[in-house]
Amino acid sequence: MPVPLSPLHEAIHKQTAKEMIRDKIVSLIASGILQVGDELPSERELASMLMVSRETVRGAVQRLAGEGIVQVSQGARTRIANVNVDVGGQRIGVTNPTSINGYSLDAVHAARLLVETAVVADAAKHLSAEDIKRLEESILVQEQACNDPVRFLICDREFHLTIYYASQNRLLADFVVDLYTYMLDHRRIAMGKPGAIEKSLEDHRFIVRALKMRNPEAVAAAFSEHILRIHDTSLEVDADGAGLKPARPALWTSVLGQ
Amino acid sequence: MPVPLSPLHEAIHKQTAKEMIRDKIVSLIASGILQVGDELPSERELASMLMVSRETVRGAVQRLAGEGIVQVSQGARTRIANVNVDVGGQRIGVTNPTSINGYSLDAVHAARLLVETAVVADAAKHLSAEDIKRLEESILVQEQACNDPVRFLICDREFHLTIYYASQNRLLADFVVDLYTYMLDHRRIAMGKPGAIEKSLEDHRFIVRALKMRNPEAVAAAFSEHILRIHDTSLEVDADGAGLKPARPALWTSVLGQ
DNA sequence: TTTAACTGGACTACTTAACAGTCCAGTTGT
DNA sequence: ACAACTGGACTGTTAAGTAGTCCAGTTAAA
Repeated sequence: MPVPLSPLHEAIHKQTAKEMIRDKIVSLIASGILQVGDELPSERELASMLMVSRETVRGAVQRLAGEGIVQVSQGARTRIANVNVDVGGQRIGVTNPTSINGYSLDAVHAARLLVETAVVADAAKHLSAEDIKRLEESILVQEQACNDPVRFLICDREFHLTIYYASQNRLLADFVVDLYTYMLDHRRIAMGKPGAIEKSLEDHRFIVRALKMRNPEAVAAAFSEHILRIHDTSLEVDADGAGLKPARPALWTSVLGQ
Repeated sequence: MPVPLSPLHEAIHKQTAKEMIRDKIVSLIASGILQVGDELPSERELASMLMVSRETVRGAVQRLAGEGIVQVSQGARTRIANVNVDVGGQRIGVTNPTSINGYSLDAVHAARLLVETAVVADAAKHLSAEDIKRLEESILVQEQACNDPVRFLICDREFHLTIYYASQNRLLADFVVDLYTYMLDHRRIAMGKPGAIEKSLEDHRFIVRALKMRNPEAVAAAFSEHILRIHDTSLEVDADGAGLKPARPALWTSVLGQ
């Protein structure tokens, strides 16, 4: 996530086009945009989309297949690889459930709590009528996606991003979007929990209500609650998932003060 | 600064090693880490540092020389290129004084005001005794660098980073470091203003005093003042530098509420 | 002043990634 | 049955990067 100022003494890491394509696809899977069973475009199509030659795409896809990340339709010469999220019990994506890109889950949630509340408070002042309408429609779609975690997550994403980008501060909005995006993989797991979707949906309804009143404080408070709930849920998931982090740690309050 | 989630339909942009090296050096110059007159390491040294072949380094340096960004010691076969910040009147680095990486200066400063105060407040609780000692020593060095803007800026950088990294939240600390780093080029210009260095130094003394008391609120307040002063200074600079942004804009308050 | 250690310039031969094109065998949907 | 796809498997070509060598000039210490 950070964009470190590269000191001169650090090695250049060149990446071949093959590797970049492979990583791109992996990150799309990790973030939940590519779902299990999704079909990738054809080799030729991918090549033209990515502006590389077909051979290069081939190499990347073959490596992905070798890693078991995608599965090429057996025996056949038809459509390319299906995304395969857990081949051989190995999940793709964020491997360590207690850290994201090297940052602790606590740090990420603390950052969200600080920055996201500011961003959405600002967004509350600038949301257009169409934005609000779109959010209300999104709620309806979410209600219908209640029993499909991945479908719900896609709606969730659109819902959140609509709000973030209503803020006038593009820099902070982008930052929050990054934080949200990097959480997607965790969120997908958490969404499997019974009741998780319903609770999120309830939060969303509350948020929309606050947004309609154009009350920045209420919106910030609602988001704060939402984020805290998400944090608690992910702690539960981690707890029975990997046997780690049984309780909310002390660090949690340290960044946000008092 | 943002790390966008790359959708599959976007072109892969491969970069040759030459280009990466060139860009790396340019960004080091733009951020003020490489100063005018600095000598780059020898080609062979650079090659081993960057883990590339000497020919590759040659290509990058030659291109930089062609662009006039570095200057190879004339005629000679001795030490490599000197950094040259304003060849032919063209300054290197941030070309648009009112935006950084596409973000408005206001957005950057608003972000700093929000996040940096939180980070330093946290840092106040975790600063070690050695850290404080180092900060006090830094003040002494800064006093001696008062009439050398670039030297002062190097001290300034170390001073700020020492505080940031004392925070327990690595994610937010990294973010703040990024913001600070991207400001460096602007700061270097602002430091040329008479009195600018003295004012910064005064702020730093005040900050150290607050840190020694381990008073998070006081530290946050001191930084808030510091950042606001920097913002005002950069507005002045822009005003007579490029004839833009004569007054503090309305957006300024919109992100931080009320 | 001599000398040994560096410097950049220039060149070679080699490896590899990526490109562009072709042809083929098998699927798919009409 | 058919046309339009799919991936598989080749080919030859280009460009980037590597590794090595040799040279002429500079530098600083012996």
